[in-house]
Amino acid sequence: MAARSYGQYCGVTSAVELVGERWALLILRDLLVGPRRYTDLKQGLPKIPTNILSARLKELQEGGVVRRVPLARCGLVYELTDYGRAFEPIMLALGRWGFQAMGDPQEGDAVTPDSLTMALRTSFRPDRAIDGDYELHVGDVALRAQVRGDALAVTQLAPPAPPVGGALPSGEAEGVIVAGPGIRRLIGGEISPAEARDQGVVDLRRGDPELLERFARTFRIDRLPSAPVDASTATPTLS
Amino acid sequence: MAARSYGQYCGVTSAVELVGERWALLILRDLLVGPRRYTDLKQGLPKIPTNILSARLKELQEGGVVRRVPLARCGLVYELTDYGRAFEPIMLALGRWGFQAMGDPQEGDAVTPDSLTMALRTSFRPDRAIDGDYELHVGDVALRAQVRGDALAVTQLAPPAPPVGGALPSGEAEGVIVAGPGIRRLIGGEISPAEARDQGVVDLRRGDPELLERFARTFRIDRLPSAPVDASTATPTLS
DNA sequence: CCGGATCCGAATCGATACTG
DNA sequence: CAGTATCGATTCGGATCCGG
Repeated sequence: MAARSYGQYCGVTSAVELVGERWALLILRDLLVGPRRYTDLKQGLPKIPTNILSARLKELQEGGVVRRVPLARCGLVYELTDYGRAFEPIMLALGRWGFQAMGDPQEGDAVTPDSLTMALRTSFRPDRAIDGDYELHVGDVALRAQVRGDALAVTQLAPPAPPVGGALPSGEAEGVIVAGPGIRRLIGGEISPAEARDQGVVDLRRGDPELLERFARTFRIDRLPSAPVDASTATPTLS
Repeated sequence: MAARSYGQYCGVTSAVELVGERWALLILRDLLVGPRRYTDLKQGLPKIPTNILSARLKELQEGGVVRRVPLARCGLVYELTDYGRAFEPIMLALGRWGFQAMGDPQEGDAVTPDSLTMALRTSFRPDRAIDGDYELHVGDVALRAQVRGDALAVTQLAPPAPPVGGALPSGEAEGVIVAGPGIRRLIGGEISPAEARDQGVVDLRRGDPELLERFARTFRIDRLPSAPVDASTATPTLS
């Protein structure tokens, strides 16, 4: 039951047939954070119908992107194959590209632990990273981001259980950054760390004020030469 | 009339809402080759319903990805905005990733000038490119690929008119390579240039035999450590 | 609770016909 | 050339249900 074919013999087409169906890329996004159970995925994608989740997981398995792994004691998880993991750089680039088009959140938009984890990864700049150990809260999602050299490790805290097989970082982070969705403007470089604090976009709940500067330098998505028009304010596309 | 929302505030989600609908990425692929008229796109995507093409073009414009440009004398073309053009590296990576999963062509699969152009771009290796001037025929598509240093220029020959504004390369290519879909195995490194010739996968219609070696070195997509299983031969996904 | 399967109305897609 | 219009075929979304 292969996906509806586009009728072309081409690499892009193959890729789109593998992961281009509705919801598939978001499932992939979450699986790039780590193996997940069916229920985890459902929670991380609150609006996905369960039959679609089933169908996509089946298709992704048939495509060799995802593997179904029974767990030792109970249950099972879905995890990426090597081929699926090879999609990571594309996903990160996609996240950066899409970041440029993010407006303000719509009513009811969720920020999930996995989406925020990937957002940190997409905005992470190995080339200009400064070592640091941050605790970041957005909504009720809490993350620990540890930067050492050009490496980033993100751990999910509290509400959802820590990732399978992942060890909780010992000790405390250097500081706690509590933010709303406006943190997008900090990461996007629209406002400086100082402005972000003044405008209440972020709140440094604990730690040295300089920590925020480090954060803003380490996690940053530069605007394109010509940024897209925000769809909500775009001039109506008329013939 | 925004695309159906996934209900998440995240860069990947934004990207998918912009270009994740059916056919959108293939339209983008063709527009990355150059500005195209409605009819060009329809020809390059033989199986797209015209109402879908209209709808996607409208949505891509509203998303700031595509622009509609009236032509001087007659007609109009669609072209990418700067933001749309920023998608190019993602498209190339997607093509490389999907290339790994390409099996043999299904009956009725087409190879279009634009898809082959992008295939050449995805497989082009600036780091190991050797200068050359190739004429490549696959099916009834004819391309001229000129490699100078780490730059690649592809021109479409004959059947479809040359790209708008593009000048035809003067003089002749160093040789003519006539291939079938099996050229995938050459680019994928599954077979050597010599094997490709012996097996009739490619036919060097004119030029130095060494030209094929250069071609194979310059256009190459390495297999992943663990390549995906071909979907058609995969073990049925059983619980 | 976990991991789905089933059912059904709503929305989208695909194919073809038609038009300024 | 550049699209609309129409309409049946699919898919999606939302809810419910079910076996372990």
